[in-house]
Amino acid sequence: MLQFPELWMNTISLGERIANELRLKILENSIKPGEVLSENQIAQLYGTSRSPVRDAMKALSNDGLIHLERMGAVVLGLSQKDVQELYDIREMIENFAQQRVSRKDMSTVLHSLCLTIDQMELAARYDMHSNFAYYDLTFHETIIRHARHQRILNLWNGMRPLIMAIILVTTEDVFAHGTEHTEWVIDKHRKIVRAMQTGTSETIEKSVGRYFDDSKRTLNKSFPLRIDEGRA
Amino acid sequence: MLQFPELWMNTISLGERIANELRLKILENSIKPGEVLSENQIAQLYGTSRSPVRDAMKALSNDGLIHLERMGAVVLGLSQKDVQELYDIREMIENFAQQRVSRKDMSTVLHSLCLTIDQMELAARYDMHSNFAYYDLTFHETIIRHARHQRILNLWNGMRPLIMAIILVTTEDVFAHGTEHTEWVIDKHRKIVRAMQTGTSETIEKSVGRYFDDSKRTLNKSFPLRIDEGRA
DNA sequence: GTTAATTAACTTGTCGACAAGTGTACTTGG
DNA sequence: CCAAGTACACTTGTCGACAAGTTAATTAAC
Repeated sequence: MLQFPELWMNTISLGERIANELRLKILENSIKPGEVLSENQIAQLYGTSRSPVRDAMKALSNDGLIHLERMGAVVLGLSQKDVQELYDIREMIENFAQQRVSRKDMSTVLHSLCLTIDQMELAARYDMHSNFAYYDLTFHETIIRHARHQRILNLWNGMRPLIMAIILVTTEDVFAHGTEHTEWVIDKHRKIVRAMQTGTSETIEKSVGRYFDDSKRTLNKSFPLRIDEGRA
Repeated sequence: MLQFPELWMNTISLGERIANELRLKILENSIKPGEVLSENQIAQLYGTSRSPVRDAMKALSNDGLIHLERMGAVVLGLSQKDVQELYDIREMIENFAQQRVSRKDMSTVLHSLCLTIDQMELAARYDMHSNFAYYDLTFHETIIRHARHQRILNLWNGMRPLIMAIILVTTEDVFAHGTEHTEWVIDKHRKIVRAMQTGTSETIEKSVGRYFDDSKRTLNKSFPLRIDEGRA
């Protein structure tokens, strides 16, 4: 069972910790769609009171992983379709961000991005999975930060924990497929940098589109088939 | 002082009610940027315990109206720039949604939209401000719902309360400018319908762009100047 | 007068408890 | 055997309390 890296737990809040744990469990199918979670149950499981659990449930509901009902929260899980949709949003956001960044001075951004990619290389060579995942996330977050658009950043922050968990899970599969796959992931990021450097609006849009199309394909392999039950 | 329509309060949760009230107060500048709110203070003000206030604070933080700090939540308010950014996102979302809707059978959607516009007409004629605002919101929500994209709908739901409050506030100004202004707003919606009917991808994109550009301009008039202090 | 230490009044995060409401299972009547 | 009513276990929303931590002010020392 995949554990959440203690290093990423900058958040001291118990609620966030519980949310992170539950997220992983749901993504790993350790908690299965259709199950019903109650606040008492989870609180007892983690040996806490209901207050932090309540926060965690809200977070998971915001992620779309569970649905809060009048009695109990039913687990929805993350179907392939859900991941596709989530990455539709990522594409939308990042396209927006890159367009905006490309209209400014990009020297510092590109510098940061290259550094981050090198960090990925390093993490890949030394088999540091969670570091690899972390710098992958950092890469995209850097772009979004530099767009200087508070509301876009807000959107990103809202889905950040979920994406974090997804990347964490899928990175395992990436490493399982050997060096050529990590190299392929790294190269995808280099391509983005290149597109930003030389890029007009259209080339950036295409570059982002390609990146996330590839990601979606990989994700479909990583995530086991799951029946997508119709949601309310 | 503008009150929140009791009719819209489908939500029975005390936390949501408090959030709605506070949102309006912040938007009306009755609670000013820079002020520091404490949970105890608000709880006492509304005669409740801290639990629902806590929820409300989280909601307001998600809206970007306040910033939760270690001690107290500092009020950020909504500057013109913030509104511009928020409507950037609306444009992004609705463009995405309309593109998707236009690739399907639109007959039922267009039917709903026309009905909603007629409701706006009616509300305008009878000076029912909050109804006018409500149907304005409904119009856009209808489009987004019919895009059948769970994650986009999620995004919309996340910003819905804030947009609701903004529309509520600005609608007052729309009515203050007389019939020609309400007619103008209604006509904007008709134009969207027309673009969707006849529209290719490009015409829809332009239509949406025009709509929100107009909205942004109007909003700038409605919202009084406010210093945009740099945010962390 | 200035600086450092201590106190005092706040703040949030977490906890356990209670009431109101919901669904289930069981009982009771046919 | 089946249906309607009832009781029970379990749920969430809300409450008040406490501890740990932070800020500001007051005091004390120099």
